[in-house]
Amino acid sequence: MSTPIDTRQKLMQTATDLIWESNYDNVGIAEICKQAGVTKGAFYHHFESKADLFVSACANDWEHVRVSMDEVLSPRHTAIQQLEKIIGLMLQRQKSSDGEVHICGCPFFTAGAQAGCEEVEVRSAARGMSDNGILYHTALARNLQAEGYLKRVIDPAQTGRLLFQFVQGLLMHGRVCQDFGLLCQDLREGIYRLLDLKEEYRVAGKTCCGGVASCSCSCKQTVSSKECCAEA
Amino acid sequence: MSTPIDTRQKLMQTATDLIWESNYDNVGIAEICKQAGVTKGAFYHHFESKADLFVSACANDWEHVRVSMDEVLSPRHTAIQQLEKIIGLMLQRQKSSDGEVHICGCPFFTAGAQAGCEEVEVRSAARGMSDNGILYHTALARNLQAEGYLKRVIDPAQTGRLLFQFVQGLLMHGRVCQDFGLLCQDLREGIYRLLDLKEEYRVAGKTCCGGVASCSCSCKQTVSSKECCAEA
DNA sequence: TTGACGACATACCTTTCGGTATGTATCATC
DNA sequence: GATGATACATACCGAAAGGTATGTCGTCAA
Repeated sequence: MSTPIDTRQKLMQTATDLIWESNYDNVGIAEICKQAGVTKGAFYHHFESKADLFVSACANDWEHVRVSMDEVLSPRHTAIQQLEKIIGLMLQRQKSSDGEVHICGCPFFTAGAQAGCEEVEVRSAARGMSDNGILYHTALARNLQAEGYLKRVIDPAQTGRLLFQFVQGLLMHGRVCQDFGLLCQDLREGIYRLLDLKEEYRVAGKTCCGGVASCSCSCKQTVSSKECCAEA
Repeated sequence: MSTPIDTRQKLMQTATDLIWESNYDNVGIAEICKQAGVTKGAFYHHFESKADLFVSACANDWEHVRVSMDEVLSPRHTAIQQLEKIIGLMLQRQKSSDGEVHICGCPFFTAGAQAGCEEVEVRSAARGMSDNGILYHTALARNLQAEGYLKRVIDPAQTGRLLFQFVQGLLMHGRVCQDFGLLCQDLREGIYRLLDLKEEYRVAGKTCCGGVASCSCSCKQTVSSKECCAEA
């Protein structure tokens, strides 16, 4: 038997999954309920509207991401390790639950950018998500600079924005193209250039896929998984 | 009295405007017709479906953009002039018809990235638009490289993708934030870094807004309009 | 003069949407 | 055992969606 909190969680997770695959406007409450195995009554018991579900799902999803990000940005790791781990996280996120690669981008940021002006809550939730992302990218840039990995002095806040914006654009383009190999290449190269990372810290074999198991790009042939994930 | 071609054009333009402000799913045929001042009968006389209108509007819009882009990338201009002119075009596009700054990104690319998988035509149209964009960015990168404006050797095709992806992400983020000053700054800085443009060719005063008249950023105080638009 | 045709206009269709009203089963508390 | 709250389930609603069926009106060749 499932508890109320299970039902709520299930609805948020299902909404995230479905919106991830499609988009906010295109995913109906009826379908979310069906996929989650609950009824509309249950839905409106836990959420007061579709927008409310979205906002809650945002917060819920960010909580998961935040935990990973905090782990990755831990002072236990060098800044360059942090960078490689974040790249790994980004790529890993583009897998569906069955492990298959399916590039969908960030469902919340995408929804915010797409939502009509009238949907204030949705847009502000997406804005919050993007602020979160920028915050962590800024920290990464600052760390890289402090530890001397960058060629020249940068503004961490601006660089954080640039990284975030690039990654979002990359993921959206990846969503349209569904070419994971290209995504891997471009993600690394773009980030390296935006950071102006010193040559010697670039991961050899630019086709590295960040250690995603089901990746079909050429990285497994050219880079060892050790190098690939920069665990060393 | 309006001709059939006027009606068709009016519908495409209205659809572009409305989708630009909102999104594909959120804009209904009824509203498009209402805004365009035609009836549903007229609509379905000219287009066989909503998706068909979208595809047509894409092609129509790209025709306009293409003309500007061809002019900008003309061999009459040096590569660095081409770069500055393209930046100007990008920023200018984020104005509504009344001249007010309103950051909406690219309506077609956005729609493609957001559309549910079932909308094949819409997605492929958006993919076509992104291919168009990448093609022109690639040409720009190649020109800049050939004329010696870049610090190091790059792959023009990849750089074209990186530029396009960054710009799209930037515009989406701009859409969420609606901060035109920040958009101007980040656009220039991101492009410069992705290209690895030689220092001396960067436009002084990084807050330049690309010559957009109603821009409220600080560029008018720090950069003359001559420098700003790099007409010289 | 007529009849075909292009270019619409009007009315209407079905489906689906987000949301609500109300009923019910379970459980802790008094 | 009565009561009230929680956690749903079922049935339904009005609005709006995309799309269609059919009527009208002007034009123009035959």
